Amino acid sequence: MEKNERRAREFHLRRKEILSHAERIFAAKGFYNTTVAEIANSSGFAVGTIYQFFEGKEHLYTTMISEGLDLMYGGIRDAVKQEKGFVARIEALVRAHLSFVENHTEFCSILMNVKNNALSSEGTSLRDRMVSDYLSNIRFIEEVISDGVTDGELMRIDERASAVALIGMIHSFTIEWLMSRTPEPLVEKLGTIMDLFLNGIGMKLKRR
Amino acid sequence: MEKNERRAREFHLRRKEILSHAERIFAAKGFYNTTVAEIANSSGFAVGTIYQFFEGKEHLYTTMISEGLDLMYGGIRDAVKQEKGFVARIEALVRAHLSFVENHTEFCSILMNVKNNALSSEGTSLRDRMVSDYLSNIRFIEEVISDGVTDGELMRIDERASAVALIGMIHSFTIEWLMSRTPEPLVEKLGTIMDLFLNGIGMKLKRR
Amino acid sequence: MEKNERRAREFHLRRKEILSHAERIFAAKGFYNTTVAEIANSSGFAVGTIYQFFEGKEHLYTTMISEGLDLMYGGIRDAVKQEKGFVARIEALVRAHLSFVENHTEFCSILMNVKNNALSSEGTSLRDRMVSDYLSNIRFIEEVISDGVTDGELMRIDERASAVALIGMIHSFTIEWLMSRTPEPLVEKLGTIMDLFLNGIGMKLKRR
Amino acid sequence: MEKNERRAREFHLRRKEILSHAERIFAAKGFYNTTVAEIANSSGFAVGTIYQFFEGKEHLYTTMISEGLDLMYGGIRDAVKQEKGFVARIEALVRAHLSFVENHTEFCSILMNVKNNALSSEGTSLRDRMVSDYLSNIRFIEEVISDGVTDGELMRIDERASAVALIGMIHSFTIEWLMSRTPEPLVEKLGTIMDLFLNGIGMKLKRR
DNA sequence: GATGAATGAGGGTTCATTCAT
DNA sequence: GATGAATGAACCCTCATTCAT
Repeated sequence: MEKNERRAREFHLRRKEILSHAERIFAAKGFYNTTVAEIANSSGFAVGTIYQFFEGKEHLYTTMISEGLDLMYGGIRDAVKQEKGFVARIEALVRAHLSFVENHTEFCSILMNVKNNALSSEGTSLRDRMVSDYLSNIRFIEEVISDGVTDGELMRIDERASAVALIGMIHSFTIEWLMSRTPEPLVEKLGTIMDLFLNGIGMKLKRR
Repeated sequence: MEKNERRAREFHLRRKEILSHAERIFAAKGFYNTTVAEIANSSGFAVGTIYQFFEGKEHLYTTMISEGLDLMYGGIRDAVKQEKGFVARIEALVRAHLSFVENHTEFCSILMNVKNNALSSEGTSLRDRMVSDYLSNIRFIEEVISDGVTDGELMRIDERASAVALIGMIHSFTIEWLMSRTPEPLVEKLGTIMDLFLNGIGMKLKRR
Repeated sequence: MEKNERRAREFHLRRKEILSHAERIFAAKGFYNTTVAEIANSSGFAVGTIYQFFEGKEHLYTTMISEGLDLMYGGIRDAVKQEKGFVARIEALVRAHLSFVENHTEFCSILMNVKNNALSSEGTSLRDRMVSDYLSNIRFIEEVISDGVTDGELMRIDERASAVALIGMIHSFTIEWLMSRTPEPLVEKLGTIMDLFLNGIGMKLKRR
Repeated sequence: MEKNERRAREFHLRRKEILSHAERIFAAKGFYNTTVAEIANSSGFAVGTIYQFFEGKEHLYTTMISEGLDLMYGGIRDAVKQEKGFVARIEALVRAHLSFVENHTEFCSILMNVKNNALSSEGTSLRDRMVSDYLSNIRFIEEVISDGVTDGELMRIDERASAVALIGMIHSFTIEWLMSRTPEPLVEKLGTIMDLFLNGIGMKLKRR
């Protein structure tokens, strides 16, 4: 029936509306300083309405982060899949990450602050989810690097450490950008990041 | 008078005691899930007593972070000062940072989660302090790098970006280490970090 | 017109359906722990539909109790009317009461818990109704007893007290039976109740 | 130390104060129509203070009932213990019960309404407690009766049924009295109850 | 007439802070 | 100076009721 379909569409629209407003407020004030009433108000619904879409404040928060993470990591993986060759793939990965940050600054502001937050009462589910996403992202990068080694484009290296370093650099540039609120796009740092990742600052260090 | 001196010493001792217990609990449960009563209990004082050492819960938290940051950045700078030569100085910097993490895991757990947290109602002072500390740390690293250029040990490079990258790598390895709870010391990553910072993963990228 | 008649019949059917489901849930969970949504759900109607049959939750509850009371007291009076002679009439009264309890355990479970419940905000109508029903039942029993005296079957006694005592015994056996959930019918207590009511435990007490 | 003792005494005083105010309000408006704020207000404390004495609204209620039951049943048993002879003991029991009602009308108003109320979320503890108290009271009366049989003061009878009947009569007179708010003391019904319990209304019923 | 999503007042509970002892 | 009981503002969540479809 058509009616149900429209219902479902409207439901989804409202849900998104709430999530988006929640994202803005959570980003500005943090989880604990944001009240459900505020979110309701800002999104033009009554308090009770929020509870028809989400089981509670924490669930709303968790859902927002969860869906954001799916979008982010999904986008990164898709971008990498479409490329061949080690450098191109890494570049795609970094570019996708930076683009996501640019297009979801509020979400990423939140992300930068939650890492380990001991939120959840029942089964630290969000924390676990985030840690596991973080780790699988590292592993994903490791694989990209390993493929590069297998394909002969790269010498044998410590894949894990390299992945960790790359993630760290991306995060660091992200934070720098979020904090400075520069008008110039974050993606312009792509070349710099690639260069530093591939070559470092360009100086040989005597092995100990 | 001697009495006053002993008073002052005792005062300091108690203060430290409280701070240290607060640190442990804040690290375990986060700012908002920690109650003043808990801290009082854990440190063996009455709730009211806490308020004779700190103006309030937030002040206690802020103080704890503040003094930790002083210790951390101070240590790093001291370590760097005692070295000559670019590589040695960078190495000292990274080593000091990693050592601090190892010896203050709880404090660093907190640090990883606070970055931007919109704590303070009045004056966002902590956030400002942390941002400014973060920035001055970046600038400090920039200077070390600049010195390296000046001294001819290094080609002209984007000092800011390099500093940001180095910080990012250090943070990333720190998070990795805090999360995995490996028994092996974090400092063992020093070589890896130095290598990646100086040379990257070891592959030339054609400049675009 | 026939249509209207069918309408009315259907209306009544739905109404009864709702009342019956409500009775079950109210009995199980009490007035305040039962939600209108639950009743709607259980009876297969939408929440809004409930409000076309009853003015509100309290009205639904009140109606249910009211109609149950009518049924109960009506049945008792009818049963008494059909008998002649004091003992036969009292026996009919007790039997009718016990039978009603057996056939309406859920309703009676509720009844046992409401006696004085300060439900209604405006007008304590239900409470008043129940008290008045209770009192008129007592008066009814008084009359049966008075008739017994008039007819010479009984010595002059305190009719009121006797009626109160009889009601108390019936209630007490009812509660006992509801609580123990014995398979044997409550009506089997009829003989015991009659015996105790007429003769007590069978021991003379010197009048003081 | 003396200080602690005074503390404890004051604690107990306040606790009793709250319980007593709560009792009055609960009796007047029922559990669900009474707010914690009201109780706090009425007893002259802040809301939060209530929570230093009781874990929550339900706990406050439960505690009040529990302690009242202890007082009631304890008093009844003590009264019975001090008597010898079947009739004297039953009389003591009934008198104690009626006196308690007179001196605790508010508490007993509540009692009359709670019997089976499906209050408790976690483990129907209050209901269980009350049922078990009720049953052990019945068993206690059974024993008093059995003793009467053993001592040859009474013929062999259905002790359980007799106990149930006595309780029922007591309750019924209690309700009657509570409802009518007669100025004359409930204890005056003692003779009537004893008479009805021992001899019934004074008419032989042919055994079927 | 039937529906069920939206509403928002209301209540239980927590906890940072104060202040009399 | 130390204590910890008292305070009460603030917040999350529920659910009876309404009304547009």
